[in-house]
Formats: sequence, structure tokens, C-alpha cells
Amino acid sequence: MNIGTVSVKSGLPAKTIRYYEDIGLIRPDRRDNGYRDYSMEDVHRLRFLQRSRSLGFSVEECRQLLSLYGDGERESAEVKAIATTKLGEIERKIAELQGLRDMLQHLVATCHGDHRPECPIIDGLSGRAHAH
Amino acid sequence: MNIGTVSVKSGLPAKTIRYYEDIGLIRPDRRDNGYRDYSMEDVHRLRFLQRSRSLGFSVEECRQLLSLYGDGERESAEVKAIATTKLGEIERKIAELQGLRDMLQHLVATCHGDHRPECPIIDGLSGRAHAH
DNA sequence: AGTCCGCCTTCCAGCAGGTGGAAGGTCAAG
DNA sequence: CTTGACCTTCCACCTGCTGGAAGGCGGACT
Repeated sequence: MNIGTVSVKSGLPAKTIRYYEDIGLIRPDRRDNGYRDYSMEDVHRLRFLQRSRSLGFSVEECRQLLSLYGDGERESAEVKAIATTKLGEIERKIAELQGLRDMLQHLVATCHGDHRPECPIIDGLSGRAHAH
Repeated sequence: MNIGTVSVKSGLPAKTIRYYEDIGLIRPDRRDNGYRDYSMEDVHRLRFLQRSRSLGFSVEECRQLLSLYGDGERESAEVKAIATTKLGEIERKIAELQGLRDMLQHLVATCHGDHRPECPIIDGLSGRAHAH
């Protein structure tokens, strides 16, 4: 199977698929003409990568998950530990962004937004005023 | 004022302060010995940068905000427009992360996390099952 | 047989936003 | 006079790709 087909099937750009090969996440065969030749197994691995990346796992985490994915002997506890850690990170990230949002919302709400130079947003960013 | 002092006062690493100079966000004086010499105005600008970066503005957005910050004639409407756009982006980001969280929460909740090889997380990532 | 287009290959460069480290100059204290 | 903390520049590296150039290959149409 050529890279273009695999790209469609996996939902990943061809460039990204080659990049994943560069960093050792997949190892497709080569044909006589030099073209990469992918198996269905490769497609599964790439879909797996696409999903886990879009769920916020780093490439290194994906590498771990992928080795567990391919290991029939793996213990689900290992996988759960990785996922749980990532869940905590995502929750922290959400809380952080909510803090930013509240701060910005406050600044935007108190700004007249007209042609006068007074601006609580600038003041807030400069630390001249406290957006409590 | 030396860069080390400014680093403490602004909450930014010295490396980052030099980098901000490289990309033209600040322009400190130089002393005879080659050391950078910062004014209180520089410190204010750097604190401003630190705050706006940590509020999720990109460096380019910070550059805009900084030019408005230094411009007594600016109209608050300009600033409000930038902040409002950024607010929308932050809200989209939060929603996206909440989606990830829900998905991962579901996967983690349905995984026994023991030493058996069955693992709904791996299944979910591989697309073999739907964590709806 | 020639030509076209689209696919494939490699390689090199660059994006954001810094961070790390080497190699060396400077300054104040002991 | 040496030590140690600070400062300087420069160059490389990080993540996770993405873009583009230059060239080979494959099948269709004429």
C-alpha cells in the first residue's frame, strides 16, 4: 500500500507518516522502486498514533503506548497509569486556562472599547491595576 | 541595572530577556564593559511581557499590545479587539481539552488496571471499541 | 513513442519560544 | 592573586511537524 493511501486511511499527512518513520515509530517495507509499502498492521499503528496524539499524548508517550499496544502480555495497570497521569495534566491545563479566561473576561468587560486612551486591559497587563 | 536583577524583578529568565532583545521587544543601553543596562521602564515592559505571555498571548500579539502600551494616544477599542479575539481562542481551547478529558476519563474508568492484558484504553485508542 | 500529471523519493530549512552549554571577559571580596 | 559570581556571544537543540526544491516512477492519453 502506498503512502498516499495510508495517509487517507490513517488520517495523517504523508509528511507526518514519513516523520514517524524517521523517529522510529513505524518500519514499512520497501518495494523495488524505492516506494514505501505499508501493511494493514502499519495502518492500525498509524491510526492508533493519530488518536493518541489528538488525545494529547506526547510522541514519547505514544511510543510507550504503542509498545504496550503491540504487547499481548502487557498489564492493563501500566496503560492505566499512563492515561491517569495524562488525565491529571489535562485537568491542570483546563484549570489554568479557565483562570486566564476569567482574568481576560474581567479585563474585556471593564474596558469601554472606544477611542479614549484609557484602557483597563493595558493597565491590568502592566500591573498598574489589579484585576482581582 | 544588570540583567540578573531585572530577571528577578520581571520574573523572566535572563536567557529569555536576551531573547526578547534579539527579537526586538526591548532595547536596553550598554555600559562600557559591554553589560546590558536596564532602566525601570525596561523592567515595566518586561513585566508586561511576562504577564501577557502567561495569559496566552503570542509573542507577536505581545508586540502589538506593547506598542499600544507605550502609546498614550492609543484607542482602547484596539486593545479590546485583540483581547476579545484571544478570549475566544482560549474558550475554544478549554472546550477541546474538556472533550479530551471526558474521553480519557471514560477510558480510565472502564479499565480494571490490574495485571490482565485486557485493556479498554488500548482498545479505545486502537479504534477496536468505541468509548462513545 | 512522447508527453502529461500525479504520485513517490530525499534532503534541507524553518516555524514558535525559548533552553542549554561552551568559551571567555569582568568585578568585588577575601 | 585567586576565587566565584556574574556577564558576554554564539551555536546547537528541543517538539512536532510543515514547506519546498529537485528529481524518479507509473499509468493514461494521443
